[in-house]
Amino acid sequence: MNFELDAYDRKILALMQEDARLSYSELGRRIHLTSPAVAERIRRLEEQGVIRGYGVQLNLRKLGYSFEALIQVTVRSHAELDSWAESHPEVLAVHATTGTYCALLHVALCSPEHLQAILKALGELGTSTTSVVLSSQHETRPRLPADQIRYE
Amino acid sequence: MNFELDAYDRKILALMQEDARLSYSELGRRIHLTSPAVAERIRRLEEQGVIRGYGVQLNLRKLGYSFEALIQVTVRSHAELDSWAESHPEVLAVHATTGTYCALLHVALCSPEHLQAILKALGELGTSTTSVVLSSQHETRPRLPADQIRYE
DNA sequence: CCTGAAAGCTTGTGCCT
DNA sequence: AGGCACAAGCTTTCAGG
Repeated sequence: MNFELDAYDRKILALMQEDARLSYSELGRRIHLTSPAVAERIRRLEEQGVIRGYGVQLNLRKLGYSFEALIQVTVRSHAELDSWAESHPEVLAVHATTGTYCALLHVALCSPEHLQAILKALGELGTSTTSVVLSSQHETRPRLPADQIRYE
Repeated sequence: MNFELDAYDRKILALMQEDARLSYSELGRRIHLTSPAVAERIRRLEEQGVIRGYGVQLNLRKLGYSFEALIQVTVRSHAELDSWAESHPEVLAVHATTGTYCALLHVALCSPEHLQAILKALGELGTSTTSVVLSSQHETRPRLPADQIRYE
């Protein structure tokens, strides 16, 4: 593994996690580097695959979703589940897991009827257990490199 | 609720979800609007809270994390769990939920020892059930407004 | 990694529909 | 109200050191 993040790379990543639209010049100003130096480092981080892309954090409520649910599913066929999820943009994530269940789905919902429709569709594929999300934290918090973490 | 996303707003959001660093000019070019018009729309979307921020999508593997886990927890005190999660950056999300468990934790791990340390810490707060994530999908896919979704 | 210059981007004002 | 055009000031992106 070639990842060798120095202090500058870590600062750049930290700043971009809080605001990915900061200009190279602004990033440079904050860490005392010129903009070409910052641009070159970011180009390298993208090329190495450390940076996978840049996204916008949307407010799901403002998009018309009133709540979220986590659905544990046991299915006959992962392929069937994948293709179902593929065509349903309200599926925020599908995690295939070890354990009692095959997968955990994270979905955004606009109404109880919407949830009911989804559970009905999942019923065709296997069995499910649903939990409604009351609150979420840290979903968009900055992520540190593992070597920054001390596990006591 | 004042959100009234027209076709231009939806196109801007769709493009920015795939690459939040596109310039206003480039966005304008792709949707046939001038850059001041795009800038004004984005400013409004930010002000309305539709756009909460811009983030960088990082490759956890390249940051030194080799796997992820989903941990269902039942705790005596949510406050205790929150303050523990607060000081642990490897916690990617904490979802408080209805159902059999109090919360679901999504964590990034660098080793089995790391997971063990986390489970030990959680053991002080309550009980937990762990599933290792085998694969994840759609975590960074574009999110459509709810009115774009037809639930059959 | 820095400087410096050319090309391109952002952002303000003013006008038009 | 919202978009367009233009211009001043920044930013990006090269080159060369």
